[in-house]
Amino acid sequence: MQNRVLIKNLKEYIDSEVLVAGWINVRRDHGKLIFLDIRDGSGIVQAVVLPDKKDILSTAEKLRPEWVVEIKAKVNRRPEKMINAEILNGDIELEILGVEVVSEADELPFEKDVEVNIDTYLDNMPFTLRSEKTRAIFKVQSEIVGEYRRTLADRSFIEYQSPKLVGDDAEGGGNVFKVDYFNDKTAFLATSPQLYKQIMVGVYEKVFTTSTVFRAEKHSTTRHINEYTSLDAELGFIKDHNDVLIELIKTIRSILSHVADKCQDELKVLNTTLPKLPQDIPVMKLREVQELIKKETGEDCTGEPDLEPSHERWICKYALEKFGSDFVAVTHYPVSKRPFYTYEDEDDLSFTKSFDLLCRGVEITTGGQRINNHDQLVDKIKEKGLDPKSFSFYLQAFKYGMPPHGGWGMGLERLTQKFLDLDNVKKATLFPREINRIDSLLSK
RNA sequence: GCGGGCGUAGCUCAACUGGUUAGAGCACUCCCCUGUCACGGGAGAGGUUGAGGGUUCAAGUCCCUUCGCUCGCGCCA
Repeated sequence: MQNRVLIKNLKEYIDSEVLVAGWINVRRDHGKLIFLDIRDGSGIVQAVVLPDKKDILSTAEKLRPEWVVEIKAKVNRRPEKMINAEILNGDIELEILGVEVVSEADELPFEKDVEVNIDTYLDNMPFTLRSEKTRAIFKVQSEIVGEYRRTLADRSFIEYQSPKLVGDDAEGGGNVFKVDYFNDKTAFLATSPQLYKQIMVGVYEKVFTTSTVFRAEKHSTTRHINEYTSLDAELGFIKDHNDVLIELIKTIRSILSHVADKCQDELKVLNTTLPKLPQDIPVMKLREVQELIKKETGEDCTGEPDLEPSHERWICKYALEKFGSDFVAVTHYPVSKRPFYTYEDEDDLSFTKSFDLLCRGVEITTGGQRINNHDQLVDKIKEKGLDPKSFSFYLQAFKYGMPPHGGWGMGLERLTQKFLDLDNVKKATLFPREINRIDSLLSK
């Protein structure tokens, strides 16, 4: 479009004529005076059709929300009395000199910015994604991913692309989607970039990937989806899992300050504040957390191999009150609860050098040190009841020399959900795949 | 998979212990409106109360079946 001016730049064109294109956000029809809020990818501005423009008025009164229009207009500073300090571009206004309808829109299923139930929201996503709040959420998500890349690249991590089609149900979880492959073979959708990430440590030492992963679990909660984005990283030459945790916190701190800086408008729209990340976050062993829960609440979960969701919520609340931290790391989960590649702590046998990072009541990251010795790894595979032969491709990396290493996997959607304090991870997922939904409803 | 909750207009909800013709706000249609910014005012249209069966003089309301959604749990990020 020739000489189109983006709405966010309109203030540079005061007193001159411009061409603006976008969607009708709202029409306020006063009879001989019509106001139109025009939205484009960059922002919103009020436009007005004055009473003397009879031809334009007859077009403008037909306009409805979400119609796409192209407008010729003069950019005016608003008179003092009509300045609206509450909104973007509240001090300027477009005086419309011509309107062309580019695309009409059907009657809306409901108003764009009203709160609706989550199933209505999800079933109408091409429309609901246009709402102010949803646009804010995914703008923030875009900044999270961007900063994740930037900060790791700045620290000499190399980004790689992990395959999504894999040849074996690698970790033996049974929660994988099967796919027909060539020559009557079965392939699987990757549940994690883990094994490839470790292979890549042998190549570049420090690597990361933002990888789509798939989990065929029939869960139905506010924190699970069947396809999500895993922000993974893996680094070599570490001392233990604490080095991984330090690198992770550094990464999260960098993302938080970036979002705080770049997304002030979005945070305001969402009426939320980012989680608190103090200089030192509480780090506790699983057994210590369980003892604490017993001491403070009387509930005895000290023998359990894992924390239940209610315990995770409890320890997060405790960490916030006691340490002013929305983050808490829980380390040393038992060997039985962790995958075969997890490093066992020599000083605390049957517990692992691994951690979960919890944020605002939910686990957002799992990480730790990995086994780097080939023979030890083969033994662990066997101990888990898996067949080392089906890992022969992966094991090559260890045959040819691997440094001590570790890393993490962090759910992008959960991270977004917790940063913005959203009640459901599906609201932080553009097109959530879950038991009942894969764009069109699976059910009739 | 198990357990709880819900299903009433396009959307969000109301309808006391079963009781006239199932209501409201928004959206929609028409009319009025020169300063609104979720504009305002007036009128109108819109329903097999998810579906099927049962109890009752009478069912949106109670019971059964079924479908759908949602929340919690298991599993996990």
